[in-house]
Amino acid sequence: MTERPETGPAGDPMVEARRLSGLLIQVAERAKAEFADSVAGFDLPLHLVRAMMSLDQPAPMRDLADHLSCDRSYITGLADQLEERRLVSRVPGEDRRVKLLELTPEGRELRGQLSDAVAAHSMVLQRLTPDERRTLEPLLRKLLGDA
Amino acid sequence: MTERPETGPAGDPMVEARRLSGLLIQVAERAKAEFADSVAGFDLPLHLVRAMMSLDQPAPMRDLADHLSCDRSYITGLADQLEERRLVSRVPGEDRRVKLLELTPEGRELRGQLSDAVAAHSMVLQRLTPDERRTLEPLLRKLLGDA
DNA sequence: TATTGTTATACTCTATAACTATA
DNA sequence: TATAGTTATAGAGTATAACAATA
Repeated sequence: MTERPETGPAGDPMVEARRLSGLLIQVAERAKAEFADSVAGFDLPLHLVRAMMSLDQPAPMRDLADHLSCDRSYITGLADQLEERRLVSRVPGEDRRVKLLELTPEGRELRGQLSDAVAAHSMVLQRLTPDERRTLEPLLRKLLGDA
Repeated sequence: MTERPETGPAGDPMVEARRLSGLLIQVAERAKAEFADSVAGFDLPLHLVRAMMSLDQPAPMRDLADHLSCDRSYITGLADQLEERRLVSRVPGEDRRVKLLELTPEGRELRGQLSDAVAAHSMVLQRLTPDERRTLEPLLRKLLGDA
């Protein structure tokens, strides 16, 4: 067996890769479940919550479809439900085919509450020390591609 | 709303919590999408893949329902489809009400291929250096509650 | 009486296709 | 001709409820 200086105590790189990617999937599942739990107390279905969270800035419905990886037709339904609840409004874009979705003041207020609830329940906050959190953040950013 | 100068890395803890938990959700979504892409080439629907990945050891159908957060009745359907494909078999448990789901040899083979595909496409492998991966692993474990 | 797995059924979420209006 | 949003409809995924066998 040849010496493999890269692998160190963690062993075979393929084994490490399977282990780490498996861990990441588990964390992802946990994060998703935790997110659902965190917002369960609000009277808002999960798919509407996700739409709200995507609306940082007013955005064309098409962009929302891209961001949520769903069809444009589905966004129409989401927008209808959010408008009924007075959480967003459709505003015309410069291109007159386009409608932007914009959070109303109530929408922004609720979005803040949702963010706080998610943050408060997050395993990141509950299980990691401040030092560990500072270590984790740049790694997460790098995973997302922010060089 | 008042002007809020950039708080810097030390920043307000609540702001940090929202930022980090938001990042984690983004990573989770990315991981989920990446997982789907990685196994898209296999002729196996995603829900069957997830079931396969849960079957490390033979397990009661009930346990699988718990692990996948779905109803027992749904597991019956999954098991039927996996059995049709000769990937799992139902084996009787000690408690004669219980049936265990166990991967067949073909199932174990396929499960290995799925793991490898997921690992190979993982952003963990593609975007992080070996050092960063070694830093990340214990953090992920701690997030999952492994002391 | 409570629990496991099954069956039949119903519901929820999301996509597809066709349509209008702009570009 | 191509694109944004809408509408109506269809399909996939999953749950609910009732049931049989076992504990």
